[in-house]
Amino acid sequence: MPELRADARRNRDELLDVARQVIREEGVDASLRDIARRAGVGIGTLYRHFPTREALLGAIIGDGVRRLSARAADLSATRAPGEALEEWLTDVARRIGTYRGLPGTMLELVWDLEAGDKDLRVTCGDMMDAGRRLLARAQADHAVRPDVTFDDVFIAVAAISGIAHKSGPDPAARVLAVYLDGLRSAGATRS
Amino acid sequence: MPELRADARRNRDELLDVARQVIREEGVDASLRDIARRAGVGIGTLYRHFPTREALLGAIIGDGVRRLSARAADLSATRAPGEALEEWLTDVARRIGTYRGLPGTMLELVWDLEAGDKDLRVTCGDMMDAGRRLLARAQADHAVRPDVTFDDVFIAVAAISGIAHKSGPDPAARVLAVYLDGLRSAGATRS
DNA sequence: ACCTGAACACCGTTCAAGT
DNA sequence: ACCTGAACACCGTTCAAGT
Repeated sequence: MPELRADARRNRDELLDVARQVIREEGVDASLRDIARRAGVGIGTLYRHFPTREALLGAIIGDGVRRLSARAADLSATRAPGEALEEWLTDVARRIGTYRGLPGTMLELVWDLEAGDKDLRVTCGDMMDAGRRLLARAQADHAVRPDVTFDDVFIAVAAISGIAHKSGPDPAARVLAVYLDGLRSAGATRS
Repeated sequence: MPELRADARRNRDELLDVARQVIREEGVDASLRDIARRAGVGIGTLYRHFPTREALLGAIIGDGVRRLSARAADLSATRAPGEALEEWLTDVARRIGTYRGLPGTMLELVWDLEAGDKDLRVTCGDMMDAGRRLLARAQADHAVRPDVTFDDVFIAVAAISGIAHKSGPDPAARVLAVYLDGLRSAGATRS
């Protein structure tokens, strides 16, 4: 990442600040034109710094995603395997649910590894790896059924966290609780 | 519902036919202008028949929703309580998952009873009532934990059915299976 | 009663022209 | 190196004018 000229740096930072606020209010489909306008730069400047909407989104949530990786390591060191996984998934749900529409983007981004900007993809990769270890540990401890994949668990949590913005946070939490109970169950109950 | 003039009737039917196809291909956010164009009518005609996007959506899925009500009665008469509920929820997931973006719309429409057009709201109300009876029966039979609400179960299924269009149908089915196991579990496992 | 399409106020995205 | 904004091809929605 080469150094940026001072004015470019300022523009980038302002853009990110404004985008964070606007997207928090309006969701991931917020108008890019509006963001540029509020940041006091031309629309072309926004596109120069963030060639695609996903690149902008990646820059916005990169920090949060990295924090989730760190949190996984923390929990793994301080909690019982099953507890650590559940706590972490709850954190994931809360963080992803922050921006309206982000759960959907995450579902796509995680599944179709072509999509999204490269930086975000490796950041997400790190976080997914951290989660994968948490799940493996919980499964080794028989705290979680053996027949689930980390990818499946992740997309479940992403999908459920999208409820928060359409039906309120409480239903989302309750649905997640039931899903976690399902993870704890033996699995393969039905013929 | 007063009679429609013959040309109006034709326009309405053609609009619905085209909309069904376009929305199946492009999702619920498909361009209304495009639908009017392909149906060979002016954009104003589309708005005259369907004053809002949700009214159009309602007309499109009304049949499917009604079929779900009927299916609930069927299953209730022919299957064990727990089985009937699970089969029905699986049907719901498949039907809602047909149109990209529909799960999100359903989540909003079901929760915020102001939204959506009136006809659809009563149709959905009927279907929800049929589902509610199925859940009550399963709970009375101790096939499903007593601490869940039908609304919670429904939004869970809607949220999960949205996975199909972002990560493929197989993961969606697996996630739903785990959630159903959670429904079958005792509940209130954690402090 | 019903249909049409121009009109308005917005988008996303690109790119020549400027500094 | 970086910024700007006009230009293009689209939207959703309304409403006067037509039949």
